[in-house]
Amino acid sequence: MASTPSPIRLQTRAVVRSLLAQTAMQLFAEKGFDETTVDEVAAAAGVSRRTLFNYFRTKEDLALSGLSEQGEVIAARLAGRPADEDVWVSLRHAFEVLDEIEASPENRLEIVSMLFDNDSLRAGHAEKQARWTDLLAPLIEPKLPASESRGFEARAIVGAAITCLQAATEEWLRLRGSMALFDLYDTAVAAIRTSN
Amino acid sequence: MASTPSPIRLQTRAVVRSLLAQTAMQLFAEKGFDETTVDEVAAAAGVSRRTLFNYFRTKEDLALSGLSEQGEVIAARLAGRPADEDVWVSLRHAFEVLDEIEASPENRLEIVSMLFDNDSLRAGHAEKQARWTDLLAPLIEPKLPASESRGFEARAIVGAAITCLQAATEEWLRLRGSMALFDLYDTAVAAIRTSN
DNA sequence: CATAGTGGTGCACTAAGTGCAAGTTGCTTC
DNA sequence: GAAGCAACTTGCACTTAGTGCACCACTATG
Repeated sequence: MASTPSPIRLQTRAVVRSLLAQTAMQLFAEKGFDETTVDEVAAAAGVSRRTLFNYFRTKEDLALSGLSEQGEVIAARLAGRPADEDVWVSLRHAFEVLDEIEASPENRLEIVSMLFDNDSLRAGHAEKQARWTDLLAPLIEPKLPASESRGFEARAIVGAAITCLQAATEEWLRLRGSMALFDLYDTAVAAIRTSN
Repeated sequence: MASTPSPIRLQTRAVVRSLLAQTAMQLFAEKGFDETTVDEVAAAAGVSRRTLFNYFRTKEDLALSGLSEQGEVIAARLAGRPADEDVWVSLRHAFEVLDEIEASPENRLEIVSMLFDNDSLRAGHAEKQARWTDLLAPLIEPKLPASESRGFEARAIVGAAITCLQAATEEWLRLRGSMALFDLYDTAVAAIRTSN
């Protein structure tokens, strides 16, 4: 059954998946998300509509699948930070991998615009980023002082940090990329953590 | 044209809208969101499917329309807080109206469960709450020290506060309501605002 | 060469959402 | 009170997302 999906199978599957996502993003960037049908994506990728839905649960996933992987990369980076480092500093360093893995910075603005243009897409984007909390909170929880509610506190902190990242992204988009994303992020964090 | 939609028209429209949302929530609570079709809601409300879509843009809106109104109530309360009050204190007081307007606390758990059960519904819920930022940030901006980025800082703070509320709601749900929502909220705010 | 398992595909179907072209209702104005 | 106007309602046809199912093609293994 689902015992050993075979390592080679998994790999080809991952490659196809990535190819499909790439094709989709291409079309979304050209024509816009709403104006692109799933059939068009399937046709452009040379695959049947049905097969496409074998790789992605929804059309939205085609545009947002990258976010889950980004979350894992951030988590990996976070796990490598020194144990006694301040949680906010650790999170900031972990987030910075985004600058490294983000494909071609030139069309980054275009992609982010697309993501924020559509209501349900923006919601899905925020939700996927919020899901990063599930990956990151367990990693910073041990850094917090012992307490019965430490797990919850960890989730609150990670959630707030992600919110700062989102606010920064929104502002970065509004300024059309004229300010560095992480400068905005720092401003946001300072704003919420400084009294008055 | 859209000059004077007539006050009486607006009022009946609001009543019908509220009635439809109520009917929908009833069915959603009984059978679940995904298992309820828009046609069923329309039929139960004694109205045509097409008319229902005249009142609500999407099925999701049927479940989430209340959130926009809640945002306005919170904004109204926030506007009434003293000008020199600490922003976090003001926000906390403003959020507290949720305890007042929330219909029947007994099925509140049921409703929140329903909202968090469905992926896109949860995303839509979070997004709608995030939109509260647009209403609340302008009200707290004047309370912040002058700065070129004051508007952005206000958005970050409000966003973080909303995130705390969401984290608290999530935890409240996990504990099946055994702890007061606002005690959890306070814990979350303390966690993000206290060094280490 | 037979066979079993796996992935791709076509087909038919449900359900959300939209555009349009009616019909209905109720209010204004003469 | 009648004519007319504007907004509300509705049915219908259509597009698109998403799913269940059955069948086909390929491949690895005995």
